[in-house]
Amino acid sequence: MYRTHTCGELLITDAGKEVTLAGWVQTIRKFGSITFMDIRDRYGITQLYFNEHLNGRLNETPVGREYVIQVNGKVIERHNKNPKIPTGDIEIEVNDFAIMNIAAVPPFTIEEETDGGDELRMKYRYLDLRRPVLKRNMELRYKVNRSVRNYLDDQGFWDIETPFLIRSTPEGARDFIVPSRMNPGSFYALPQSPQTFKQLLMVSGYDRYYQIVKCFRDEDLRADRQPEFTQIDCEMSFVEQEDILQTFEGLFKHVFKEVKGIEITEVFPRITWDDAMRDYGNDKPDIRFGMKLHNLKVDGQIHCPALEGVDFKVTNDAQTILAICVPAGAGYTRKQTDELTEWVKRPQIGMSGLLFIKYNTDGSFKSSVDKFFDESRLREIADHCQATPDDLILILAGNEARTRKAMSELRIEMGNRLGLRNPDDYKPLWVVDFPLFEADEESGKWLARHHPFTAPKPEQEALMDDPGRFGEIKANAYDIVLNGTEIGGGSIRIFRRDLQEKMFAALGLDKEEAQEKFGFLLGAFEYGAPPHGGIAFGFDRLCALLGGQESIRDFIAFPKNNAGRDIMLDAPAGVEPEQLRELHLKNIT
RNA sequence: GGAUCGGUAGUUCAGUUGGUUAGAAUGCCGCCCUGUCACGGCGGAGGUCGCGGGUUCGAGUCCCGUCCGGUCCGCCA
Repeated sequence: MYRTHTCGELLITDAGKEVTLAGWVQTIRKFGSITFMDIRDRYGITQLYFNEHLNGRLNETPVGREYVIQVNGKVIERHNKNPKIPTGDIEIEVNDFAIMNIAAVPPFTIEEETDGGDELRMKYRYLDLRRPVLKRNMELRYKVNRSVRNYLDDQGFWDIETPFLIRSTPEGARDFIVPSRMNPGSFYALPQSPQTFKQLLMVSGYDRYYQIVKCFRDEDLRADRQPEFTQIDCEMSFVEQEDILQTFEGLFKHVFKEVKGIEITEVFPRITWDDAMRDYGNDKPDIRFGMKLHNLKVDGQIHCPALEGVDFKVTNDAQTILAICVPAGAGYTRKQTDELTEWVKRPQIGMSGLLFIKYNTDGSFKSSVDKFFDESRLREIADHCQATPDDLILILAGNEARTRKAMSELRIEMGNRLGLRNPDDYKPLWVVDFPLFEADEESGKWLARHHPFTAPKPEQEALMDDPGRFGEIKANAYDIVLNGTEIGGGSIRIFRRDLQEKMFAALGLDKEEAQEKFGFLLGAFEYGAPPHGGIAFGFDRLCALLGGQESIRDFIAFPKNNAGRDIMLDAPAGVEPEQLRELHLKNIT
């Protein structure tokens, strides 16, 4: 028997027991004739005590960090207790020990705060995963997974696997493609999501399906985007949007309670996409704090009369002018406002400047536009923005899309600076009524905002015949947003062949093409497809958020870097010419 | 496709205006230490300054190119 106990379970109540432990050596502290050693496994750390008799053997048989050792001895109460660890009241007085494997000196410290950089940690990921931080993240991920499964199982959902080798589709993200050896010149694609399969399962009558499943997208990465990632993918039949929102609001509440011990009793707020864009400039608003956007001018329409009749090029020429009120910001110095101005001028934000109005506590105003706006106009703007004394009003002007996005970014930035984005504060909400289409600026074509299987609002179905009004059509599509991050989204699907064909046509897919690419789905729709809808959640993102972190990488055991490389495997890599030949691919030089 | 920051000891970093033998901390090795838990003390080893080219009497430092890594924009059902 390798061990009788783990390194995390022995307590003062076990004192006197003879035990055998096995694990990795964390630290060694020598004191002449006695030695302390900490031994670690997945469960915790236990201190070993080598008395003067065994110390000699320790000198003959050197033990180093990360050696795998086995010890047996007696659990004793410590002279000096360590309140920082659960096993800190006891130690093992070692009778005998054996080295089960030696270890090279690790390239970075295996501790809570490592001295290793990201690249090194990725290269030696198996060592990084020994660190308590990563271990907690993996445990959290497992707990979320289990909690999701428990809830969905209780709700009657079946976990059904869908294939990974499928066919490439023109819509959406770039596919990863896989050459077929047995079908020369043909390729599989890896699924971006099991979307069409879960809809086919609805046609099959499996009216509650879920899967915690890998999805693949060959697009550029970010801290919160990996080329392969995990979704909680769900679909239900005979449901309306309301049924889905309630079912999955329940899922969230369940997970929060089981995993975080947080009981959310209130109904999640719902906001329409139009309102989200208006008030936050963004379809994934962080509602942990206010600072909503105020429209001074939108698409050339002046909303705040104080702007009228002022000879100021910036405000006169701008298509859109937006403002936010920063609470207690009136004390900002020139240096601070200059710094914010530089911030919005960075290429990522791309504004040409920032206007500000300080609403002083004595009721007076001081602004960067005093030359153009007298006190009464400044007051009118402040009133329009519902500012109160001691506020700093920040104003951006420019074209509609860019200004709204920039103001949204500035709002988040100010939220960060004011410490209003507490990671322990969870504020989920639903964003509903997304537009069905969005215009592609380059080609002028209409694209599906969500995906091409999303149904228009039933009362707007008739507009599908009028391309001129596509922009007005809203969908029964919804996102769940948590603290400024989109963690899930879905829709009620089209389930009639005629409407699906109309949709493909709207997206510029002619009949033959639609039949070729999606014939299986259109065919299925002829055999009694039920009304259905579903949702998918970004599992990695959800775990990161519950772990209070922005980056999903440390919630994935073996992630890829920002160029899509696995640094540990050094993948992707070249293959033998013979392999390419078998796949009917020309050698790539 | 673009922007930006970084690459110096095993590791994390400092390195002034271009100037003698490139430093610190930590880790590692050795010696000492009977109650540590960030143990402590003394000593030691450890460097192709990412790579290539250029400017210069002289380059870690300046210039050009390139590779690698981080972050962001575009992109992303």
